[in-house]
Amino acid sequence: MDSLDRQLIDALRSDGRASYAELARSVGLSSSAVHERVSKLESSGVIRGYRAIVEPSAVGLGVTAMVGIEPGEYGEDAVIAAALDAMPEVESCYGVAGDQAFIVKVRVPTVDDLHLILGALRAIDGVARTRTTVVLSTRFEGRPNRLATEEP
Amino acid sequence: MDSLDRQLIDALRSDGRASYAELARSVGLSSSAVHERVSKLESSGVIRGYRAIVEPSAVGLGVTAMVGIEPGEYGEDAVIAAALDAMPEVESCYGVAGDQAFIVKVRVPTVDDLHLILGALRAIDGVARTRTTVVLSTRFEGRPNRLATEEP
DNA sequence: ATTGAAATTTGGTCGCC
DNA sequence: GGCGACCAAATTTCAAT
Repeated sequence: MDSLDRQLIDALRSDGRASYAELARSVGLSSSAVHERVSKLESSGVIRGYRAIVEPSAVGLGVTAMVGIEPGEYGEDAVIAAALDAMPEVESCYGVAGDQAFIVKVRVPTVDDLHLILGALRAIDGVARTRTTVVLSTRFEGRPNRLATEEP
Repeated sequence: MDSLDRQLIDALRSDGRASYAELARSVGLSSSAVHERVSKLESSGVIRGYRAIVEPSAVGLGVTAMVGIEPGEYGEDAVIAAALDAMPEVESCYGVAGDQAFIVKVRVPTVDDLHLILGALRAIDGVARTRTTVVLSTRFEGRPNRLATEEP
């Protein structure tokens, strides 16, 4: 994992569909060398995949909320995590320190759906309380941190 | 925006580097038809881009935290947001309802760096308090919700 | 590891349905 | 809108270094 790898990772984080030829031009290697390096980054698990970034409101997911999940005295985290995993409205799930076991991000079409989902979250076996924060605006999300230096 | 568009979006959310030929096979259209549809989804802003998903710990970002940003009585959200935007450690930033103006996700190499970043966040003009939740495990993150039905 | 060249597949455009 | 065909460009493999 050298500077070239970091440059390739940066480039693919900002444009996941960049061609090997483009990448090759930007780092100054041949396209086959780039291909080999990217393949290694993929198979070693550094690059876990590629995703299209979709505007949530354009696909009918206009309501976002952060929900803290507080387990009861005998709630088992693994059981709760499995239930969260089974809910497609839960887009992200983090196990956290503190009296909440998880923080999840949910996306739903409407506030009515949010209401329903919060009920479903509270109904998970082992969950004592939920603490919901409604997202009013997503300023930015999962943006590519620059890992390596770049010339303009 | 019909069922075919939703299928294409789903496919590109789970594999952002899928070729038009692959997409064409999976939805049962010609590759040129797929090309046209995807181009329209891109130019209309439904698909906002493509990103490589990188394992954070593999690029030296092993510590993640969620931080609530509580502004003071005269803190202006726009000013705070601009300061958050300028910090590369802040990967996501949500404006939220409640007494916290923002919830941000930060990623840093070490807990020492987290300590520094929390100081920097508190030092932002207009910020009164921060409330930090350390992420112990990322169960899943930004996973592709199935928007359309799929056959196995 | 990187190269350069070869074989295959894809991207992107066009006229036609 | 979608299709089939086209050609330029890209992916992918591989022997050589």
